[in-house]
Amino acid sequence: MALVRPGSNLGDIASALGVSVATVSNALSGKGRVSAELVERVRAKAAELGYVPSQAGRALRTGRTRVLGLVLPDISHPLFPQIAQAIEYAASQAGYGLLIADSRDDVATQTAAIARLIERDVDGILIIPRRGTRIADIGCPVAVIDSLSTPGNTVSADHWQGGELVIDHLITLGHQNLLLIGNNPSSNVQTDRIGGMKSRMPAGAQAEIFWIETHDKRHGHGSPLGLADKVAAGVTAIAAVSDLHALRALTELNRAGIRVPEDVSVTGFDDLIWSSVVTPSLTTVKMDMASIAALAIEALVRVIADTKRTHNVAAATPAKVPMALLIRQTSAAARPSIGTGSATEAVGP
Amino acid sequence: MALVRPGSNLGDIASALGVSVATVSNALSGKGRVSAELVERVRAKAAELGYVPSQAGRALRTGRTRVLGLVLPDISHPLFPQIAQAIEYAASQAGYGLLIADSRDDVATQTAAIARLIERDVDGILIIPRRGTRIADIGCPVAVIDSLSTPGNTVSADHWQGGELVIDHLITLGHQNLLLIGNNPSSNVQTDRIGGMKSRMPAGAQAEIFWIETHDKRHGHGSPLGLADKVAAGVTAIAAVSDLHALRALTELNRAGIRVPEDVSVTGFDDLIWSSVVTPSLTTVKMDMASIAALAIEALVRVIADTKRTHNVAAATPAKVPMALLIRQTSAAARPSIGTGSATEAVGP
DNA sequence: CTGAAAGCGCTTACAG
DNA sequence: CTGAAAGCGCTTACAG
Repeated sequence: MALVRPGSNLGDIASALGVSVATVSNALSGKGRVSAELVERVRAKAAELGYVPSQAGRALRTGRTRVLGLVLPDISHPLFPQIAQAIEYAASQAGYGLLIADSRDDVATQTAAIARLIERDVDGILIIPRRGTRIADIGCPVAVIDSLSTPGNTVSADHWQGGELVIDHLITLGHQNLLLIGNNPSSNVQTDRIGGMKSRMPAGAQAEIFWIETHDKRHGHGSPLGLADKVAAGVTAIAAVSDLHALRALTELNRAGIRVPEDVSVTGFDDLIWSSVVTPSLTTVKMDMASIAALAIEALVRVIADTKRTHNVAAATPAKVPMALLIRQTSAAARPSIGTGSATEAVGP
Repeated sequence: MALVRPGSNLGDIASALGVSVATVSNALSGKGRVSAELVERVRAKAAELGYVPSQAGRALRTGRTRVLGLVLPDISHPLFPQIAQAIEYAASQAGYGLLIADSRDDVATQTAAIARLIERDVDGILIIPRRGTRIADIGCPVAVIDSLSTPGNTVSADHWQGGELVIDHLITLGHQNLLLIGNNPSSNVQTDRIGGMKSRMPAGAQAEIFWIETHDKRHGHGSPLGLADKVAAGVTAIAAVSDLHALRALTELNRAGIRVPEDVSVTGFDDLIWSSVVTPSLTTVKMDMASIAALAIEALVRVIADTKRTHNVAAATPAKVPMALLIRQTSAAARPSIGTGSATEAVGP
């Protein structure tokens, strides 16, 4: 005994109309082999019966499931919502469902996740790779979204250019002594952002790089970053590679009685959800996830169309999508006297 | 011409071994109709050939796809990562894939999302409903994760009890004049949390409720909440229904020169990612998403097992999972003199 | 313990 | 323009 799907199938329509299932199929798929009049009758009957095509039947026959897999390094990353939402939308626009898999920041889990998706016969896989992973030839169309520095990358935000935007903004405001905050130097995204920042530092200006993960390992997770000392030593602007770190800096400075942006400017990256609601609201750089997702899906769909599912495919040529600077309240003109950690003029928002 | 799957199928194994596909199928599924010796040979050959069962073939035959759908009201909500990660994990543990669909906080989109999932033959759907939506009988097993007040709910955190936890904590610390911050009174989750809070207010103590959405509509998105005035008027503790609002309060207070927790205590809800890294770190209440996800999947799988996919199913009896209080740095003993907005003693962390 | 056969729902050459 | 037939990969009663 086989289980029965609810609703009707092609056979129901065919017998109700006294025609063959082949004709019903052709009529519904609009491939034009059926008279206009019959097409109409078939359509009407299908609607009447509430016919819903079986993806399983179609998949078995065509070898295509119209489902894509999305492998994420860490679903709990704060940027994930934006990414997942954009990709889900782009996929559904292209007529694909989206199966998600979390690689939990672990290489073995990532490999297993990919294998599970392939078992489920996805037509292609979108991967945001775990740091330092190179996606091998997995026998299935793939698009990689990461950074331009990632080998095999398909699409990404132009993180480097985003970094340039930040520094240009800060330099224009007169800042000459900067602190650049990253989390982990093995992240291509972060090193691209910092690379772009450094590339725009004019001669004479200085920028120190501060890696949070190293600091936390040494002093404990969430321990003070010692930002007050940096400010006392002359730093007038802090540029973080993520709003998460910018927020940490912002609240630490607040707590130490250092005013933002009067005493120090702070900038972030990614426009995470709270960035606009914090006081003062955070100047940040945003990626255009909608475009990135659309390009990734488009590339993937093109590769799928070219494949007969029997051979592997090299990634398309990488595309990069520009980032945009959102100037809000945490960045302002540098305080005039460098080295004075106690400027008092109020340039409030 | 039908497209060919990569890899091998049951037939390949069968002919390599000179047995029938039926036997191979039985051997691999371990239903015990095959001799131990043959089972071993089949297993070995399957491994050698890198055999991966076709879900499409199996689905067509069994009527089960082993895929579940997840419908979210708004993927970009900051709590979503926790939810999605927990559900993805629970689903994959139970042997199910997870198809996601974003309802973009819109009833029509939610309906369309559900329809798309059903077209893709999901075995069941998990829904976190949009506010105010009642999930109708959709002809497919469903589990609803929302609040206990939501009709048809399957599992949820015990938001009411979470609210009780917060107030018990604050009252113990000597607070008598509270401000309760919510966003939107039409959210069952939020009204449950606030209901729990109010239920534990002792006689004599007072709590004012402040709805952010109403305020923002009147004064503009992200505009100051006027918290300094509240504090001056005697409020010593602010309990928000979300870390997002707690963070907004925290930074606004900081900015106004009011110290947390020395002058005012602040608490949130949900332990969003930044909560522990902000200075001072946020006292909050966390749900046990892993348990909620496991219960939801378990209930759904049970319903699926009972169904022949031909009739609909009422939701199982609702379960509630207790929340846990995380006491961090933003809550402390109430300042002694009520009405004095300028307490100066340092009870710092 | 093992195999032959039917059938899940669909699409596509091919024949009429 | 329309239909009969084959086949995608699998599982399951049934027969031997």
